[in-house]
Amino acid sequence: MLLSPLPVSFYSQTVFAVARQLLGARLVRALNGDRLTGYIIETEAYAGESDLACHARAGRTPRTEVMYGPPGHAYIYFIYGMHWMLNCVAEAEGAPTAVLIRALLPIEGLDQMARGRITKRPQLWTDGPAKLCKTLAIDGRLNGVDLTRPDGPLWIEPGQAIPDYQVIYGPRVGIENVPEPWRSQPWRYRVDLKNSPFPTHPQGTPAER
DNA sequence: AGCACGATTAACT
DNA sequence: GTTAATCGTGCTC
Repeated sequence: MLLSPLPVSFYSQTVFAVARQLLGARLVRALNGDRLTGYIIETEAYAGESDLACHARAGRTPRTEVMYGPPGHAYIYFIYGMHWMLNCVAEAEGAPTAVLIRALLPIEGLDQMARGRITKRPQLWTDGPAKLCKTLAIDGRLNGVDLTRPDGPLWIEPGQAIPDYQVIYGPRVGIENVPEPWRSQPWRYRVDLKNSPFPTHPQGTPAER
């Protein structure tokens, strides 16, 4: 069976629905003729100009331009002087919302992912938003790419359905200086790996974060 | 033009 | 638990 990328209609939902339903989907990075893929296990929703944790709080700028564009494109930004972060633009064109991809379970392309980090467990290569970008060779050159195209460098396919009882909700992380109520909104979504549909991992489950 | 800080990570004590 | 690394962005002067 040939899996098609998730369509624009998927990303056109509310940013919260997109963040929730991306859990269990499969992120695909086409690189050097190989597929580097992983199940998405953690996301966060960033809800536009009124959300003071969202970059779009600054309005339409060169940096946030992609978020104002059509849904289903990648918003990739540089932070802390060294890290790249991957987001999926959601909702209608003109609505600057996006979903941060925070963690993956690696599936395909482990050999290529392993370059320079051979001694660690694969799960630890993609258990943070900056780590997964580095592992899948995702950087600013991919900012704005259409995630609904199967012939591009990056897309997302359907994967494992994650029922509600396997989802952990909580506040977004790394936004301690953002005022309430935004700081505490439960807009982080994570698969509870203790009750997950994924194959048992021989090395055990990663630490909760 | 200058400055404070950030949707993080790894390497410390 | 604490902190350095490192630079683009947006805000103030």
